[in-house]
Amino acid sequence: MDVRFYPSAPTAVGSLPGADPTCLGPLDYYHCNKFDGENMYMGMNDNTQEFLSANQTYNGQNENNEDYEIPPITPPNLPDPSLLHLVDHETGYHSLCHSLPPNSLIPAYPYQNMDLPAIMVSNMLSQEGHLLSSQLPTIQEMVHSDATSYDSNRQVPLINRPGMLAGPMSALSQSQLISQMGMRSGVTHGSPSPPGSKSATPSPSSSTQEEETESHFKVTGEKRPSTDLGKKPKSQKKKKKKDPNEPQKPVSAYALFFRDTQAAIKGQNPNATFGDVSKIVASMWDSLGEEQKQSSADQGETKSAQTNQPSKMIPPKQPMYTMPPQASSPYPGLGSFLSPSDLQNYRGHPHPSLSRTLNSKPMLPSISASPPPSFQISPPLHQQLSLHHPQSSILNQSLNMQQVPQQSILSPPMALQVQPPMNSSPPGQQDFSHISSEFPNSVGPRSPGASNPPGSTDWDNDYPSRECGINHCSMLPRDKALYLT
DNA sequence: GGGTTGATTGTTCAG
DNA sequence: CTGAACAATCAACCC
Repeated sequence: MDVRFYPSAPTAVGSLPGADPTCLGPLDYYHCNKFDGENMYMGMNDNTQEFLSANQTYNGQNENNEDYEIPPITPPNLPDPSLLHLVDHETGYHSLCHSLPPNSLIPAYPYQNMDLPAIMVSNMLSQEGHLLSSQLPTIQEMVHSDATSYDSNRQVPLINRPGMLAGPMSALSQSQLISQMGMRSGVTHGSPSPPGSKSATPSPSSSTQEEETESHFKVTGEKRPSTDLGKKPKSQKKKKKKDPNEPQKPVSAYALFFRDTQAAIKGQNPNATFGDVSKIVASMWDSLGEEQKQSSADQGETKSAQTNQPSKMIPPKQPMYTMPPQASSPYPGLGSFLSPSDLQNYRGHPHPSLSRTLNSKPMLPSISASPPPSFQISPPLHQQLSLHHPQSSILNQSLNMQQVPQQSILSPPMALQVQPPMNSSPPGQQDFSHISSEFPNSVGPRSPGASNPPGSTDWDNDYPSRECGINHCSMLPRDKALYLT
């Protein structure tokens, strides 16, 4: 899928053909777009171009009506504070309404986190590749969810620091969760080439053909550029080629754990190589207790059983993230793995093997360039979460944070669970001022929006006055997520 | 040796 | 000839 800008939209982007009528402005990525089933068209006008140009997030051909790659399409990351005005004054990019933290921390956001929108896009496609403009509300929710991940990212420690684990793990992007859901719910429904399911179509699965191929390799000597390396024997032992009907062996607990964890790690660090992920997972695995490992295995079996059942609407994985992690509970996945005690452990006394792994090599750019600790906590999120899980750790909150949007997608009734706070109190700044008071140090000073004095609830005041104020957003099915921001 | 995932590379085949 | 589909391999680690 391509993402294209409407170049130089002369007027309101919302007037773009097919654009969401709720499009609020040139930077309203989440409304001002259109998806025709193949391409994602993003509203763009001169301001947007200016912004993009300033950030060099694309190949700098903004003057041409050319297609641009997806990566550039990200929430405005304005490394240069001088560009903040684009966010503050354009109002086009409604951070408050559209998934961006009210304290306008976006500009300070490190680059590596800017890939989330891209993930979002891929998520759109992950839904069986179906994406209709009519699904925008859902998409917007997803976007919102990603925004939550942004916050969690900020609140997350660096991966190369003692508390690193809380980062990648707690910052599981919701998109990643969705991705996993897809992976599980469909029994590799999207997977083009599941080992066993290799649709017996061209199925070379027959051993004869296999042998043919093998012999071909041997004769021609071409193929498998792996070449030399003395790996030959390896290819020969390739004789295997399991019988498609052969009952699959139970996957090892570690494999299951790997499957679950790698997705999270990858979600947080898309650039992580398999080796990196594997090491991290191994370290995590080491840190797991026997009980947790066993639990992982059990759950894996359960999941496996579930995935074997056709047409499961609810992803088996969901429980892992929807159930409030408890230290006493067996490993239910990442949540349990990163139990409060674990987190404490990592922060105070990083697991030897883990720290070894993490320090043994320069971690991925995206990891090492994680947000500074000063951006760790986004007050509203923290507050919102603490309301419902007062005793849960930040990590758990992060996990819950992720689960909220997930639930909102899967089960609206469940999503409502997070609404009471909003319903129980009048909308407006009251809630947020309360939040601000509880997080005196995490709002004002952190905000790159230098215009906001420290501790100022400017964003509170500003919120309702925005084009996309609460009144507006509350009309959308994202009001829940709105509260999150 | 088999399992985890995803990228890469090469081959095959259809249009 | 081109592109899609498929298959194999590799990475690090655990069982």
